[in-house]
Amino acid sequence: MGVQKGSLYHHIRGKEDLLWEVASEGARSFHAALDGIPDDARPIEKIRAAMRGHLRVVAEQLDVATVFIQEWRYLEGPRRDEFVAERRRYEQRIGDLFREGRELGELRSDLDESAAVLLFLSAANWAYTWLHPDRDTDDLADRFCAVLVDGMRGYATPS
Amino acid sequence: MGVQKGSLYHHIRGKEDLLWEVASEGARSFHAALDGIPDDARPIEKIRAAMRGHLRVVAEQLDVATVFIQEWRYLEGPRRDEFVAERRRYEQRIGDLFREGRELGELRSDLDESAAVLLFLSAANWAYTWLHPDRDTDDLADRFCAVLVDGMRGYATPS
DNA sequence: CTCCATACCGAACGATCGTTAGGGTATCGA
DNA sequence: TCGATACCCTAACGATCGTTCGGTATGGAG
Repeated sequence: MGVQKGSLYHHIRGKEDLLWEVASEGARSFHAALDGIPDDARPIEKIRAAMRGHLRVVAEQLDVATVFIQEWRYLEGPRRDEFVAERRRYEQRIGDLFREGRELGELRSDLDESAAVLLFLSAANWAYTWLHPDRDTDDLADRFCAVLVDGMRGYATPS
Repeated sequence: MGVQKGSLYHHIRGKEDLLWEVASEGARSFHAALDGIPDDARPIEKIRAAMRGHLRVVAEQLDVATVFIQEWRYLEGPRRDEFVAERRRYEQRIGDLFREGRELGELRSDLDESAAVLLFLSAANWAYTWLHPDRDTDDLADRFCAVLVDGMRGYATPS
């Protein structure tokens, strides 16, 4: 922005405040993406929308997303605790989609839910390292979900 | 190791050399994990073994794995190029397992291979951020693969 | 015992970084 | 018109970091 470093201190109190604000904005963006999912959609559709939303935030706000996903570890004190809680809440909301999917019978009743959620979040979170901003992230999200939902095994499994 | 920082310079030429050596050791470890997969195993078994091997390296050599997965980005010059090639070769070897699985009919012929590989690598690479060293990584790998292979959709899909 | 290589220490240098202090200028309401 | 406020600059400080250099202990080879 063409501003000298010293000038920043009329707007912030210190470096930590910057990290905190960016991390908070990240939390807002990712939660907002989940808020945009229609309540009456079917579970698998919700999961797909969640992946779309997550990847879209990563692509459109790469710096903010990087802080939310990675750099938040350098937060300290009560703000770190608050962030961790907010982040856990996000993961919880993702997990809720899977639970709902199982309860409504769209997902297998014997699904390893925690493994599935971890898989979902891994794909979503790792994306910040390779996602190209001008890529079609919606399509990518759909392809991820297609593999996750339908699996990889051949229709005719040879014993 | 109780050694002063200046003393290091009798063993290395600079900070970059350290990064390079750790990154190289990471490459060796991850490739070695793939080398340990029996050639005559069935594709899905190979994929499972690959996930086991990857997670095991992450758990047992967390620092080395972190460099291989994340910090290699700070390499510069021809060594960076060499590392990127080695890393791409690793991803290629993972991809080969999936291609083999499709060709031998164990995986769906219409599988979105690149999405599947990316999903596999995302789960494997993101693990370094949360994996607890004393966890049973083999079991975790199996559960990941179970979801990936069999999918999440309920057996009876309600239209 | 001498000699030499190996390994480590302690102190210092230069660069960078986060921060503070002091001063300058434009804007706006009283 | 005046004063306050917002905004930005330059300069400097202290801390940290990567690196260099001279000195010192150890230990085996001749």
